[in-house]
Amino acid sequence: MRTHELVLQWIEKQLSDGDLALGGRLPGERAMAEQLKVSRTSVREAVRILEAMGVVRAGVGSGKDAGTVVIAEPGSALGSTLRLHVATRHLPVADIVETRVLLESWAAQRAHVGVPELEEAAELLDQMDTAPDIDTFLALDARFHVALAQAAGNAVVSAMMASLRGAIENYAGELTGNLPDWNATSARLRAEHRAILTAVNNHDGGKAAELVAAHIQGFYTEAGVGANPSPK
Amino acid sequence: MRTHELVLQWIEKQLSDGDLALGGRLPGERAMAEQLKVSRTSVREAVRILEAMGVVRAGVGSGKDAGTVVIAEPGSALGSTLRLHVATRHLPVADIVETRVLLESWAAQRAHVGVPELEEAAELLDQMDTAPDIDTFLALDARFHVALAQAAGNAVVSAMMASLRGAIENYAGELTGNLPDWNATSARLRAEHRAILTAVNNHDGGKAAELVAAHIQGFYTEAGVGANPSPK
DNA sequence: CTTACCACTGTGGTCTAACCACACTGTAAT
DNA sequence: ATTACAGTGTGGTTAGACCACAGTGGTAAG
Repeated sequence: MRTHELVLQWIEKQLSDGDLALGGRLPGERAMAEQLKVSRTSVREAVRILEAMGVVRAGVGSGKDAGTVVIAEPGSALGSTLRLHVATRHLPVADIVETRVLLESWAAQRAHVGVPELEEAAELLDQMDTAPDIDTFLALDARFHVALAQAAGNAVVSAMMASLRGAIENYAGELTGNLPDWNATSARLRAEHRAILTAVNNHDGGKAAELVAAHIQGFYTEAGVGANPSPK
Repeated sequence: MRTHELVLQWIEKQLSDGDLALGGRLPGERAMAEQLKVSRTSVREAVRILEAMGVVRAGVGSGKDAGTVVIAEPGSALGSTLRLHVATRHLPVADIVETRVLLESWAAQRAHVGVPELEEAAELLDQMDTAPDIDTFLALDARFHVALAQAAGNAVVSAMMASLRGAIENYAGELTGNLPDWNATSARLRAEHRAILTAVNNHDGGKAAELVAAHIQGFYTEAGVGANPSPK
């Protein structure tokens, strides 16, 4: 077993034993190296991996942002991993989109009416009506979809859904510029969003799921992803 | 931007530009360091991350297993990430199981009849009938479920499904020892497997999906996961 | 000529020791 | 009381060395 894997194992044990919890701080790299009888290099390799997994965040200096602290951001980590695999041509963009439709449809169907996430989603829709540019609109759109997925109460589905979107963010971002009429597209998307949210709040999960599926598939089809999955 | 991220960016560009493909070799660590004007340490940190993502595999010595080569194993990489997040208590085991049911049901419903994966699945079932011990049985079981998921033809769903199973492998493995009557459970699981495969081959996707959902949920319920998601 | 041995080479794996930038903390000078 | 600044501990980066490993190829023994 390689040395950095030993460090990883030790840290994972700290986590599963509860000795290290969310928000907790790892010992300093030098201290950990001495304690585990390994070099700081190996400790750092392990920390890098945990950082890439979204389990930990490293900060220099001193104070609240300093040190290596335990976080929980599986979404961005999974997204980076998927993006790299898309780059190797092993994961087709079409499969990403299809999976996203699957997860978000499920989430829309099972969304719990009345949870705070749905209120946040409604506010986001209002903000999208007055978004000054495309980038702002897309950022709000992302948060809306995440909020909707979170309303189903399954952290794994939420994380995966967010990672799928993140993995192909570049593609979607580039292709929006090629749309014939952004204003028309924007208006349609906003209307679809409201219809989805209404269906959810009316406890019509089936309809909400159908609308979400059509919404996502429609956007990517119009943007050309799936039909033309050629890389940049 | 940190130095190792620069290296990551460079490698990702090589991948998306097609200059580096699956099975290809990265330059040696020393060569890359010199080329990018960074230290070998930073190159190694980047390689570690890619390795954790299942994008490359590093091997010492010389010959075919040596050097850092591009692979495509998102399943095990995502599985490790999820396992760590389960350890931080951020991802409940119940959510993992629920997501696995969702993905595998979908895959069973959309499985393409006649693909090689289904033939492999059938062979695996025969081997499971004569499995000498529980570990062998579970290994074959894992391969059966993966083969079934692959029959749907969506690489993302296959990878995620495999990773979900891998993330909670330890839990399932420990709990099988606590089952009241393994022989009875094994017989039931094998019968359910054959029923699922039959439904798929009969083009009855709906029934296959139902059977898969009941199969997975039943196993974890019997093993106590979900009802008692306490860590080891 | 065949065979066995062994130095050579290039790979990743590990370690040490040093220096840097950073951000806060305490103290001393004003 | 305010300001300035040295001190301290954090992660970030680098250079250089040595190790184990696995093929390669030359060389000596048979």
